[in-house]
Amino acid sequence: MTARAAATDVMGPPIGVNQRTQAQRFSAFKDALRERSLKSTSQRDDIARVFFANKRHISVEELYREVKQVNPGVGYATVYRTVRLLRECGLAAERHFHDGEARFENVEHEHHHDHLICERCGRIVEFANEGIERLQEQVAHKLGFVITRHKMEIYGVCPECRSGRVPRTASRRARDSSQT
Amino acid sequence: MTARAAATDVMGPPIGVNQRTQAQRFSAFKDALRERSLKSTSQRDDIARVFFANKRHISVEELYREVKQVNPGVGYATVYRTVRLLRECGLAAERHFHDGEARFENVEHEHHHDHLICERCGRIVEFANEGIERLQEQVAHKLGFVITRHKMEIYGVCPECRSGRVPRTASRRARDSSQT
DNA sequence: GCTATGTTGATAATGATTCTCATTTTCGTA
DNA sequence: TACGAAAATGAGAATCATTATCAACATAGC
Repeated sequence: MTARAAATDVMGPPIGVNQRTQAQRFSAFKDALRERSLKSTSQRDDIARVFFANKRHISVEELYREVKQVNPGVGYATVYRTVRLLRECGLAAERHFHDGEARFENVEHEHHHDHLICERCGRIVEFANEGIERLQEQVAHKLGFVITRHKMEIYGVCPECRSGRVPRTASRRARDSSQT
Repeated sequence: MTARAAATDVMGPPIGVNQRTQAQRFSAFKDALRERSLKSTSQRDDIARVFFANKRHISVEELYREVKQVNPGVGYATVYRTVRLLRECGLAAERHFHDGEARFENVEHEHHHDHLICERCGRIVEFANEGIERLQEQVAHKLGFVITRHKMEIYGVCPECRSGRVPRTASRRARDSSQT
């Protein structure tokens, strides 16, 4: 069950290798701005910093609220714009789970992964599984398709919710993910 | 490569066994109305008939336009309401692919399946794969989750688009699916 | 410091979907 | 077959997440 034995390891290789620190991601962001001749502003910096400091899978509204505490003048539109920027820089990944609003994932490593979502408490757990990826390739190949990307979400009930003790309240914080 | 050899058959069992005819689905719809003490109206009948006659994966707007040709008085809201009804009766399945609007799938059989979507022409192909399902179960189990449902979409380029000859124009008809 | 150019915040606009409500239909019953 | 309660309809308003608009305002290079 080491990271080596990926073929039979349902969890896949551990997520977390080759991570970039918050500071590294922040300076990658600044570099990206410079490269594109975009300007550095306090709003952008604050939004990016809050985003990088936050845990995974944050919605725009959540991010907006957190940024407000640091820099109350920031507008909604600017959060949207900056989040789009982060996406374009490869520092954020957009996800659409089954509840309307988009969530942005903090990209701190390069590993592809999918999601397991608790329908009770909203917790999001990430996983990677090479076997599934391989079968997807096979299916696509048989049908003559060349895969560009895929999306897989498993919905269910997490161990905490099943055991009766609700792990966190249904507040927006509850929707944050834990990492595998 | 028979329907039996599901474990190694990437396509899974053929979709199409135990199908219901259009007429059967229509009368199932009427039955469902009666069961719920809902009333039969010409609008509902027309919308349902058009929906059942149409091929798989139609959007509300497409359905609205087709219904208009049969019964020009029907309003947008009624199409939404009826489609919701069909969903509740298990005769339509709602899908959200990566283009904003929801599509409704004509449920004519009971087999679970996933989707392969061409990013060029929008074609949607269905497939089923037991191996993937099994691995999903394993992953969820390892993480202590009990699965309630899942969603898997593979995006890529279909054989026709890759071969250069565009199979259909980019019209809304192009988004209709072919069956495997 | 100055200026061209990019950025911001407030708000209007958008697109998909749902709600509201006055009017019309349906259907069990008399 | 006509009645009337209850449900359904259509038109448009409302909603929700997101994007566009635009005048006022910063930023970065000179």
